[in-house]
Amino acid sequence: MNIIIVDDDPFVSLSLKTILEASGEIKVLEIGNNGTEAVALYETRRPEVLLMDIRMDEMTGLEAAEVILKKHSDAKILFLTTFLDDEYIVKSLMLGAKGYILKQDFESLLPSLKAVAKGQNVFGNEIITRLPDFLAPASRSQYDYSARGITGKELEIIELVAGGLSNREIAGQLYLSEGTVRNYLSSILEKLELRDRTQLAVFYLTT
Amino acid sequence: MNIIIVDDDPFVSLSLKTILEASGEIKVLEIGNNGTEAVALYETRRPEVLLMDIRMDEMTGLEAAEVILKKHSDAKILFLTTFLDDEYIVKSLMLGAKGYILKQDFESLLPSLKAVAKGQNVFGNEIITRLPDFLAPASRSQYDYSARGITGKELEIIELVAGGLSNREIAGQLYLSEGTVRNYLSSILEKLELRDRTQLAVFYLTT
DNA sequence: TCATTTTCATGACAATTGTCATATCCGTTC
DNA sequence: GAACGGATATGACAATTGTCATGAAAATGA
Repeated sequence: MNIIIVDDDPFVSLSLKTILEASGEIKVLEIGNNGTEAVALYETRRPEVLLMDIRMDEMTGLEAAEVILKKHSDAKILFLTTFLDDEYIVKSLMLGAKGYILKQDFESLLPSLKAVAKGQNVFGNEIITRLPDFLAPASRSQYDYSARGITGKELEIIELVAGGLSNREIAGQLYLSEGTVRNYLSSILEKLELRDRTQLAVFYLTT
Repeated sequence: MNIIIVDDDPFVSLSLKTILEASGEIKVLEIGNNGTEAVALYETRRPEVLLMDIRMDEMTGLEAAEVILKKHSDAKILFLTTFLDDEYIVKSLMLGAKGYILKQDFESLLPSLKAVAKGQNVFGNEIITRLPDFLAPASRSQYDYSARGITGKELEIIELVAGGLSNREIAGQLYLSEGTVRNYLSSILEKLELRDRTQLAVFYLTT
């Protein structure tokens, strides 16, 4: 896996490079010293993951992330922090970063990088414990599907349809035949008085 | 690394066991079928990570996690979900679970497990991408369709698709032929890298 | 004005979708 | 054990959907 490390302390970036490359699974394409370099390096090398200090002189990691993500919304950026700073962390998440890890947490470095490369988000506990506060007001009022005679299996199918899966994919997911999925869907549409899967997805997502 | 898998579908748990053990890095100590078993198995075997379905008959994964975490606050529990359910996810985080991954996401399974074992929290983008809404409800940034080369007329069509209309209906609405609508749609799907109108509706409603 | 682009349209085609009738397997109930 | 209902499957069918190649006509711009 190819990555780029950006930190204003060369000692830190070199240590990280050494540790990570020792695993044999990581190739550090470049090392940068500040946000400006991060932007330039990302542009030219396109690493799978950008491992970057959140606080730097010149241009901070946050600013660099903003610039990069504006152009490449799929960029995978993992921040390095020396100590936790709510302000920074929250901002980084809002920007679309994939998470952060403590510099001194060598143990999690490699697994976290890999998880991020696979599309996951990785965080320490500090943020997680506060997440519920943020998320709480969001809990959508749940529509009562059972009131309309929708069974458990049917609800599963509804959710998968609302995830954009095809009948074949749903069948694979639930270990049913494609025909059976079609039958379920047919019954669902009738119960909810809808016409097709798209209306069903819209219904699920907006009620 | 020693783990326990709990899922009410034996086929799923066996598949996971096979996949994970094939890596040579994971040892599946036990397999459970419901929340009750999860509690008992965790107690006796003390796995490094408990990989558990979030929805099960008998006792749900959520309830089991609650029981386990009440006694062992350091337990590392990673939930398996078939599809995203805000309600469950939020609850799981509040309880102190280490995150969740989609069952079908085989790729991230191993890296995620390892990251969790090292003390990190792991989850998908679904939750993260919604954070800005909660943290800065004022500045709901609209997705920039024009950045993807979506034209005005195309956007109109997207909105109608997300309203659940058929191509014929959209054509009537915009005074175009049905074929033209199909062509527009085709181009939209390509630009947004989506497969069909349902995915488009979902995309429009959730981004 | 000529060239080019944009907009809209057609028809052909394959794939997917939704409906329906029918059948099997299983567990429950009487 | 027979009857019944639920879960799952199949095949046939029509409609809808998405893709593609191609072209007409309107708008734009040099």
